[in-house]
Amino acid sequence: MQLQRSVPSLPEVVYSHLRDRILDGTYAAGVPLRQEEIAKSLNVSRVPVREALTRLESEGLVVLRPRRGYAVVALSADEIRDIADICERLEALAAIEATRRRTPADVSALEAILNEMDRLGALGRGGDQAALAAWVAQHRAFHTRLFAISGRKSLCRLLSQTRDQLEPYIRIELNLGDYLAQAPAEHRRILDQFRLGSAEEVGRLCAEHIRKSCERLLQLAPNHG
Amino acid sequence: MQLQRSVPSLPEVVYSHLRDRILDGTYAAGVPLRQEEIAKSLNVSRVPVREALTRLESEGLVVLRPRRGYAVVALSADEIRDIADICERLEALAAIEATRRRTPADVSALEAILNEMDRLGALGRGGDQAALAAWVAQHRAFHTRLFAISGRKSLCRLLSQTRDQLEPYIRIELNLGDYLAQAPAEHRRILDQFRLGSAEEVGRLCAEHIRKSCERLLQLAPNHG
DNA sequence: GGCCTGTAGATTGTATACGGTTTGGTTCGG
DNA sequence: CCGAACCAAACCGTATACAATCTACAGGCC
Repeated sequence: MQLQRSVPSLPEVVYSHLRDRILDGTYAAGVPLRQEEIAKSLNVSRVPVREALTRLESEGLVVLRPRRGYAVVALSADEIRDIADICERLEALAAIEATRRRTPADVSALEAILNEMDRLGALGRGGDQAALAAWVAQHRAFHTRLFAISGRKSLCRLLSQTRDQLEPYIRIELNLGDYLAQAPAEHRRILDQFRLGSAEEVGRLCAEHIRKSCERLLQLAPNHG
Repeated sequence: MQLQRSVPSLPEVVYSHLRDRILDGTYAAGVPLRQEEIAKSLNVSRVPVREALTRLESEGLVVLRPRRGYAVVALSADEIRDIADICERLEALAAIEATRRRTPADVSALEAILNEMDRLGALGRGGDQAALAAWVAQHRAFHTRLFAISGRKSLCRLLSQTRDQLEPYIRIELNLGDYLAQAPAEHRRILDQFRLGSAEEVGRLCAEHIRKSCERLLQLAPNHG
């Protein structure tokens, strides 16, 4: 009907769109996702929408109540702790592997991302919302890039899914708290040890990075569920 | 058209059917899964079949090549190692948590499962295929029950998915190797420490259980991918 | 006045239909 | 005899249509 390029398939387009909207908080926790409404807004039928929602459900970003439709998942504090703990272990594992396999190019790439984040962070503190969005994208890129170096596909995939579940809540912390003030130092410490090749220490710092973030979040908004 | 009970929805039925067939080896690695064929065999249309396949794909049990359809995933030796390693960490985590929260009823339930497995294992060694299938079911039940005690929903869900990815290969080990001779002693050791409440030790034994199984498998069939 | 019931609207679940791409075989040319 | 191009069948991706269920509101009964 409209897109002739099947390169990004329709379900893929819808999936990415919905995922991004959930991760950036446009679709907040608990919001119902009506199939026809989404279909119309993207000029597709409900079929690819349903496929996208099915994927999102099995990745834990939405929930389905039979005959009542999909809604954005709302995690309780306990569930956030649960997922953050998993994320800690998996990211530590990936970070250790990544440090052992790193190349000088990897170090440079990560450093470039951190520098860009510093620049965007300064703008973001000045109230530039676009810069804040870009900062978040770079933040994701830093962690994604780091554990991608491990070369472990299944681990990366699982880790991405797990991080995605926490992303909307990190966004809350970014808006309400001082994540922008705390995170850069933690990232720099990670990169320093990564450059030195202290695999175990990188793993420990990554886990700590997530744990601290989770604790700060739950202190800011203890009763989200 | 046929089922009036919507309690298990059609996609759910198809999903369970396909998952079971993949886990028990009926649909071997690499086998193409044709939508219409599956739909006809279950007396449903292709729509719920597609939804089931979408779920299976995001759980890593099947792969989709665009315009060429779905096929059962075929893991390389490296991927099996990767996933088994993840499984080790997650199961150790769940096992530790479970041991701390255990009740006497949990101990009894797990022991009953092991006793049943011993009985079925003896029959299975005699060539009873049905008993072997039942043994596998009890094996899954033992591990599922164990980490369910942890009470961590997200962890259990992730762990189930991860174990499922390995299940077809464990089945191979069961058929070709001496899993039936090795596993019971490992399970008993786990249960003994679980009863005593040695959380860390239970975690260590669970990880070791998976690692050994993975090593035996890769020695039996080093080039599966 | 509050609660239950019945009906209308909306939304999901499923089936069917159609268009496009891939695949395998056959035929033509070298 | 072998290889490449073409044609037909099969299959996937998407849209549309229909059936079943749920929600909400209105009306009547206790």
